[in-house]
Amino acid sequence: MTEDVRIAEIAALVGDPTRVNILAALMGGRALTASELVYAAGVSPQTTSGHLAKLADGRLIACVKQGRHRYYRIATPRVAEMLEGIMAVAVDAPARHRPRSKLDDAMSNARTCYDHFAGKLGVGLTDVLATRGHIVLADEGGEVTESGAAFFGKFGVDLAAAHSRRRIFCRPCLDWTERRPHLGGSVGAALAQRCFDLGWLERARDSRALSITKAGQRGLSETFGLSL
Amino acid sequence: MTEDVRIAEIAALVGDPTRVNILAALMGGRALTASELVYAAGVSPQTTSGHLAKLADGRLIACVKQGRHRYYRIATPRVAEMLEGIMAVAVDAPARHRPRSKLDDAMSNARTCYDHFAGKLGVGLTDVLATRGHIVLADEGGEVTESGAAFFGKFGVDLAAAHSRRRIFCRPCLDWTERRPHLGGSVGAALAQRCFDLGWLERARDSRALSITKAGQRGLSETFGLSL
DNA sequence: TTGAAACTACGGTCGTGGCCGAAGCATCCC
DNA sequence: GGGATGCTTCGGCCACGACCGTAGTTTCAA
Repeated sequence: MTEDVRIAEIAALVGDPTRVNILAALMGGRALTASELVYAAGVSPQTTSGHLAKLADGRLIACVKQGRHRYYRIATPRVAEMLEGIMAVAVDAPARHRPRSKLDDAMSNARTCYDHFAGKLGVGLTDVLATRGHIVLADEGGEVTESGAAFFGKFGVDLAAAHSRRRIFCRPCLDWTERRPHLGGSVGAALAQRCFDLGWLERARDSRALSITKAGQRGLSETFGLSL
Repeated sequence: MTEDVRIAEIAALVGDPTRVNILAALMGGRALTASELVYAAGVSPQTTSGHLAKLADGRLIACVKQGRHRYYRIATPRVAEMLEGIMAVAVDAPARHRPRSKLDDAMSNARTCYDHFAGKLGVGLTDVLATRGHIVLADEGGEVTESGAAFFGKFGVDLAAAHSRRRIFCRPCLDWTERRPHLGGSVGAALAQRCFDLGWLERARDSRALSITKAGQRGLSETFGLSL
């Protein structure tokens, strides 16, 4: 059963704390240079380089050269989903000895999760959309309703571009700070992109955290009734 | 970031070929004794016992004592989903040196994938249901249509029991032999259960493979137009 | 009570792999 | 060209963990 070996290889790649640091940083959705990842990994440049080579060899991350920089990113959405799946299991495992690390407020407030929003922002948006009947979420999937399609259209999110099919599904993604699902998948990605385009949010320099701009404060309040 | 460590712990548990053998065996959906898992693992009883203890400690598997036997099973559906996610990544990684192991025909023909069908049977059923408009599948999710709900009802699958909500979603699960999605989630599980109840399929003794009974041949042909 | 089966705990061996220091390419800037 | 920056390769050290042999505990049957 040689498939099993391949599965173990993939899992073993994720099974190292240093590499998880790297992958977690890349789950911010941006491509990062090796130097930036050295910081995220918390080990020497040589060691980081070795880890990056392993991850790239296993096709978990991809690399593009640009001048003397090398930008690394999560290879495919499927890899991102796999990581989300592992996180979901890691989160709902009982306390053990997790001293509830007080990760900074910005991070738990708003951050990116590969290509969509997470944290209080992500969960808040999802709640509002569900309450207003724009989306329907269940454990295994979700769907954008007719009113939702209209709303997204008016908001400037082009769902048709993301989906050639008639029905628009969306994937719930378990939030590891809020421990509740938030909107993921292509719909979540499109929504996030639109918010960036509107200038409502800005990425922090060395973190997955997001800062909400003045325009964002106003926009989120007016459009979604959210104040963060 | 102590969450990262927990993620690495989980992944590291899956990152050992022997433990993958064990988990893969348990992905058949049945609870198995330690002895049976010794066979699946391919190592000594002592070593297997150690692995089982680690997996149980990490909450990936659960154990119930019954007489002098200990039955192990996948702990939660979420763990099963995580494993499916890892498999999906392992599968779509390019060839490398995978000598296309000719796993026995029975296995690729019909097998269980945690709680639903996979292999030619799983993919075939899914195709038929989709073609007839009983389900709609997309990359990120799926849904049972009205005609589908009627069909399942007539077939004896009680979808209402599985879902209190109005809409019935279903999860596509990437098949690692067929490399195409098959019907997973609660709908897939309910469908599989009904087929077992009808006596259409029987589990093999020491494998995830399924054998199709005479009644199953007839039933699958009449109801779904499938001949395997 | 004796024996067998199922399973686990302990102790020791050994290989894999993470880590860093030193050194080597590649690219950019002055 | 010279030097700095970005990143990788090489070599050696060390620890973690997978493995098995031996031995122990629990459960069942006779």
